[in-house]
Amino acid sequence: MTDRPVRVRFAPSPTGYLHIGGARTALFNWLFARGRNGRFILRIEDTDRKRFVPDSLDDLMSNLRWLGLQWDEGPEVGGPYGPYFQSQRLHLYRHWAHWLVEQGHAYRCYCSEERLEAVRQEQLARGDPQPGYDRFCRTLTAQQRAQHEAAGDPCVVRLAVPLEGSTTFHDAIRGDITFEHSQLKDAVLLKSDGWPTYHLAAVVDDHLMEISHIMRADEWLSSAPLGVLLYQAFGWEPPVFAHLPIILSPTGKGKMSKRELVNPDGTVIPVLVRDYRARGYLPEAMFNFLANVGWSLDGSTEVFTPEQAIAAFDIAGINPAPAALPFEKLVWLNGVYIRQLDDDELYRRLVPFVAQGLGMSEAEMAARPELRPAVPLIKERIKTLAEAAPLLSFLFVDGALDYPDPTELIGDKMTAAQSAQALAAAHRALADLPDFDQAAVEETLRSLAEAMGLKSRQLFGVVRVAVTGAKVSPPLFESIAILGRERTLARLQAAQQALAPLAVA
RNA sequence: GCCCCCAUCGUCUAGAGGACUAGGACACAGGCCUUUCAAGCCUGCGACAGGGGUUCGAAUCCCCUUGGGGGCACCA
Repeated sequence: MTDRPVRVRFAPSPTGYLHIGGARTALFNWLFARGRNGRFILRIEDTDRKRFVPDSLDDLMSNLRWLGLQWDEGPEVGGPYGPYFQSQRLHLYRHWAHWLVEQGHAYRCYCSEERLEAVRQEQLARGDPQPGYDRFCRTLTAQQRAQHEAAGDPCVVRLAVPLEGSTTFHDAIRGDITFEHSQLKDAVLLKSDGWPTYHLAAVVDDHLMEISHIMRADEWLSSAPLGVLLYQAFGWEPPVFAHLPIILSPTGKGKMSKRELVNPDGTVIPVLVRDYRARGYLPEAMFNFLANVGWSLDGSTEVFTPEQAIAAFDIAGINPAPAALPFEKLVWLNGVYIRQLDDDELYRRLVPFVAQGLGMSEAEMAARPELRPAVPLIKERIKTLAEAAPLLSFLFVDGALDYPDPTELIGDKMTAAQSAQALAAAHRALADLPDFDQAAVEETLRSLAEAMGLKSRQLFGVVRVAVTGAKVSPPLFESIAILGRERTLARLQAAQQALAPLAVA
């Protein structure tokens, strides 16, 4: 069974946007396929018509591609095993469900929702340790069945789980796992509307699509024996199973929710890939990060390329223990990847984020001269693309600035009057500089500090707040050079005026 | 409640009986560099859940306990 060509699938249902856990599952499947000369298949399990979310399919595909996880077969690319939407394969499930009934491996169940509910309530009240369908219809007589059929009663098809014995299957990550049949339920295979449930659809498709390895989330482990029983009933060779550890909430306590998580300190940890994307995480960082949850390249290399991951990936190397999402590590990694980008590339990626952050259109931003030269200034100061806008907003304000808190303009161990004098002196010194570039500005301000008997940090601090409006900013001289003489002088002057009332007192 | 899975620093992990005074990374703390903040470099803090076995020897194997997680739908 292991010498089959490698064909793996990611099979999401279009009931929600791509979750970070789903992305990790897709990533592992992709890595395995790429490393084994295999095929990575995207199959859409759209058999739940009630929970269908219309734009989720686009989100799934868009974000999978964003992460670089292009599929070899599936929606929009086709393939020899299609269709890849379960909603277009209904006839197959019906055929095989009926086949199972004929073979005696499944049976028709005419129980109403009401009876099922009543049974459930009764079991609950009794404290039944194993609540579930009581197999009422499994023992219907031929006559009773005929009556139901004649009456046109709606029915579902249920798997007739063997009453005794047990099923053991091998999990490539966890080893042999055994379930007693007495613990299993006669699961519904075909719903009364004629649509299949996951159990049937997945097995039929995995077999027909010649899937060699099933790598899916841990939550499927409990129902895996049902799948194995189905393979046996069909007489089909089951694929290799590998149940991936689930991802826990970043606190390490409890599972990862389906909605974003807000920490006590106010930090928001997204769970949807689209949110990470929107918040300025790089796909290459995301890829690297996800590959490191539940698996590691070699135990010590934290930053690696997809090629390295492909070469080293191995199912047996997956850690079976559930893992908390190490969100802080992603933030760090994203910074690493941002610093690795060359300036032109970072600029390209920054444009939409800075534009959005400052309320401009991308076209407007692209037309501004300030952003490109500022890129090397902020490169090692941002951890996400979204952090650039607040850092650079001072470059996109015309003319002077407002100083809501003028005391910020007072330098370290200086009075307001001294600070105002320093600003005036800086203004004079910079006003008639022949070349207003970084080197000239720095040279000028350094000598000015010396001439005024100020420590460079004192003078630069005052000028920094005056020019950028903040105590923390990108490097001063480069920032001033990008700002230009006119705006710099205007701000130096405005800052003096803001300081004036304080200087008097 | 029942079934199944899991268990190394706060977190992500390396470790598949001796190479472990348990390695790497993030975070945190301190230092260096320095025009702020970063980045970078150095140092530090910090774990084999507990108890029984097996063995000359256990983080590694077995059992129990505890803890965490998943499942028990005409959802996937």
